[in-house]
Amino acid sequence: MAADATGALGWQDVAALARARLAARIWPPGAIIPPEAELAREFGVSRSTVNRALRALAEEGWLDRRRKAGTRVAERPVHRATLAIPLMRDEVEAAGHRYGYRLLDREVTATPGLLALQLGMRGVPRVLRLEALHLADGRPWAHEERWISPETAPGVFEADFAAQSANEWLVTHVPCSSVEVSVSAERATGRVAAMLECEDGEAILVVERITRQEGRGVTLLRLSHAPGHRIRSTPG
Amino acid sequence: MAADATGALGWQDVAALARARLAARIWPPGAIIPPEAELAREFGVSRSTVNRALRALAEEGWLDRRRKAGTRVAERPVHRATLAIPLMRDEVEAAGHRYGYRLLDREVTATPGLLALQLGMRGVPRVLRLEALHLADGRPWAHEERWISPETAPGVFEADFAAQSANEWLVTHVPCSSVEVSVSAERATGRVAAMLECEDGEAILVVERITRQEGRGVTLLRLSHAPGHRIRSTPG
DNA sequence: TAGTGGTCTAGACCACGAT
DNA sequence: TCGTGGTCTAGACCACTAC
Repeated sequence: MAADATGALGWQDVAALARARLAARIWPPGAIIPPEAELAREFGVSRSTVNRALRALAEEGWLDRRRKAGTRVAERPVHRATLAIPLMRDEVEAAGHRYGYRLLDREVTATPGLLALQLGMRGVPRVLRLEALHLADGRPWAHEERWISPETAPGVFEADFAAQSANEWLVTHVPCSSVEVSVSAERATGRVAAMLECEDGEAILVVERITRQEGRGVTLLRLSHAPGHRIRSTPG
Repeated sequence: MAADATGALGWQDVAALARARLAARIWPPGAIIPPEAELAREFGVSRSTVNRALRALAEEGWLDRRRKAGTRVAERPVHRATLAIPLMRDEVEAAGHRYGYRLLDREVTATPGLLALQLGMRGVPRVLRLEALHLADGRPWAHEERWISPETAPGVFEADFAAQSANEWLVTHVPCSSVEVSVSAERATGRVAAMLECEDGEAILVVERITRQEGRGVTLLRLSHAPGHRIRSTPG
């Protein structure tokens, strides 16, 4: 990495040089930049090194690369932010609180149609539905409603979710691959408001997550956070 | 890519094989997996190919790699979701609506202390403050309050934000590097509720974004979305 | 000190896709 | 058709760090 003692450039250096040209509009939006081979000659590195650097910039959204068409500067770099999805316990403890967990309800139920659709489940007649409360220093932190498919999470009907949250059980028992997140603001009502010990009508942050394993749905989660909760993107 | 006609494996194939071993707990959490050279021999590929595959898995959070220590399977793969941050216009049009924009207020003001802190600005006495409304089919979509630093966005005092939203002006005039996002739920009140044409007390989704260029703050944005708005992670 | 991952190179073949 | 990026290889050197 970095220029080593010999003065040769590494891929990070090449990426930095390219970034500078983008920032200075030497390579303006929409323009085609020189091919890898040419840049390799110019920078005095091998094509692989240029490739690695430009690939990194492309992953960040700055460049649009296509065979034969060449590398084009993105018209509008679509920025991205990444959300970390930690265990509830880690989140609470990272905020400086003592974590607590309470199972409110557990039932094996016929698979709701909408759920089957969202999780892409076919021929899974019954699912496990859980309702639980996450606590921080004994005070409500988030209310959780969750459905788990026994197909992708075998043994879920036998697990003891009074002792361990579904989140933690799943992490240690089911290898998941992708997560889909949806965030909205809603007004607290009825049971959820009561469990969160907040007034009816409070604005609360609701997070829905669908977790999949190789495209097959594992669990759908609906988290209603206590008022004032904030989700932050990770600086990375 | 993929196994070609010769039956040789590509890095994606190696990554898939590794993923399978992780899923099957052949490489259980916490375990050290064989070194690159050994896997290269086993799979019949070069070490570079194994490196590329394992590097990809490490970036996804499945593996923890350290020189000399070797490659360890992450105890709890911290999942991540990525949020795309499109132009408001693109977001509205992608939802199938006609985009509209209205500048509500514009003023050059003394830099608020908290803002200077958040944007990491030093010695920037005045900033531009904008208030605007984004419309979808003529109806309120989101209310925007924004501060822009003239230091990182030169010429911002002269730009015509009645004709073009700050978002679009910035994209074409200031190359930005990183975005920090914070999401919360609040109750609509006063001016914002009026502009969004919703009842006082409605739950609305509030997004705050700080955009930086090489670590120096460019703009802070506070977006109050109309009730019912939803933020979704990108499937990637 | 020695083992491991990080990276670079030079060369090669191939897939895609603009023309 | 044929230029461009995508990828693989074999070998090499180096940085880091557990021992």
